[in-house]
Amino acid sequence: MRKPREEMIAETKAKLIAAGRQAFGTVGYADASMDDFTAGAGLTRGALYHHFGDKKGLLQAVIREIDAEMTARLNRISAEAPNRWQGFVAECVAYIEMALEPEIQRIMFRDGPAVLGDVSQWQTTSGCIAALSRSIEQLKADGVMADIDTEAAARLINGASSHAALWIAKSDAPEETSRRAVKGFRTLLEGLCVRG
Amino acid sequence: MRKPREEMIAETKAKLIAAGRQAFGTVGYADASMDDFTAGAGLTRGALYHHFGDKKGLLQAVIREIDAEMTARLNRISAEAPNRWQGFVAECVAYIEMALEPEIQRIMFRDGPAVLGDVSQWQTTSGCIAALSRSIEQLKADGVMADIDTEAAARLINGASSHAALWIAKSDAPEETSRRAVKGFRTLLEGLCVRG
DNA sequence: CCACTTACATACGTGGCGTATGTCTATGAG
DNA sequence: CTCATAGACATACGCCACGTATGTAAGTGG
Repeated sequence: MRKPREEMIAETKAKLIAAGRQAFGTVGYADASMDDFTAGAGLTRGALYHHFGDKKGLLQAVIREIDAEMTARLNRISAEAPNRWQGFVAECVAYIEMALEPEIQRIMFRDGPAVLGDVSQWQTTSGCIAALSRSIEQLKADGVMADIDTEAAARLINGASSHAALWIAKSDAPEETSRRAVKGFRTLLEGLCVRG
Repeated sequence: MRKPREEMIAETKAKLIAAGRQAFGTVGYADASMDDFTAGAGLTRGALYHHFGDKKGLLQAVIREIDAEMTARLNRISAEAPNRWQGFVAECVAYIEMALEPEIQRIMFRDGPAVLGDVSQWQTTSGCIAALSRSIEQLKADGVMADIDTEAAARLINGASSHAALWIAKSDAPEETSRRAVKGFRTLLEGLCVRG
């Protein structure tokens, strides 16, 4: 064992992030007791304060991890589409669908912004917005999308998506609501498409 | 004095709502100490628990009050416009601008959803969504707006607006960002407008 | 006029957070 | 090889806030 030290540390951090992610994603940030979930990881609050400073620090780390995962998924989806426009639409729809997952919903769209302020503002932390922006930029270059401020479009679409997901998630009939939301969303996007 | 009793009660409730609104709107829900802000209203937590059940109950009451005010403002704005379409756009832009006010931002778009879940889901509590829906319904009837699910459209637009406001509020140059956001937003809405 | 309810205040227990402090293990210099 | 130091983590403590249980005074209905 050459460097068991750093490995142990990384492992500890990973365990804390995993434990926090689990707790935040289920009972929510406010009701997640640091004593409880650190104990679940075989540690104590001491480790958490040492590595992340405070409870918010751990939340940041959790969010960074989830954001990276989401970004990777979105990039993959848009890359697999037959053309840019369809890739873009697929990406947006996927974003709605990801926001349906309880963990993402709770951590990224509810507790995250509430506790840390707008998460998408941390420097360029939000990979998702960046991914959307890249797609929009390309579509404009291709002449497929109407002339619109790139970042503004990305954020508006992002906002519409996350709210749609909230609506669906809280709905009595999520299946039905999901269809309505996605259909409406496609209509909205098509309004941005240059017509022939 | 015929009925000083009910008046006193209403007054007490109003004082608590006002105090809570002030505290929630400035330091935020989590950091607002019930002991502190009830004392500021010349009362104690006892009164709060009696009338509102718990801290969340007071937040609900505060939100209901703010929502009613916002709805009234939106209705007024759309009524004053020269035609339905312009009224609708004005309403949406006004929504963004309202979301810029720190109190509304904090209570309606951050703490509210985080603490209570999606506020717009409480039965038909959200007057704002209802107002938007009515406008959209009329525009569709007039043949001015594309065929789109009314509620879906209302919620997508609502989401886009509130995120845009967040973006603006947290921006380094709010003026500039506001212009970009509103311009992009108009473009988005025009995509829903039936072209001649 | 009296029993009862209602509107609040006071008192108390619990639990969570943050910090200060302790301990043990790994590393690096001599 | 060993000893001093730093870093990783645990333990211990105090504070504050919430919720509840209980008390009290004032109003109301019979």
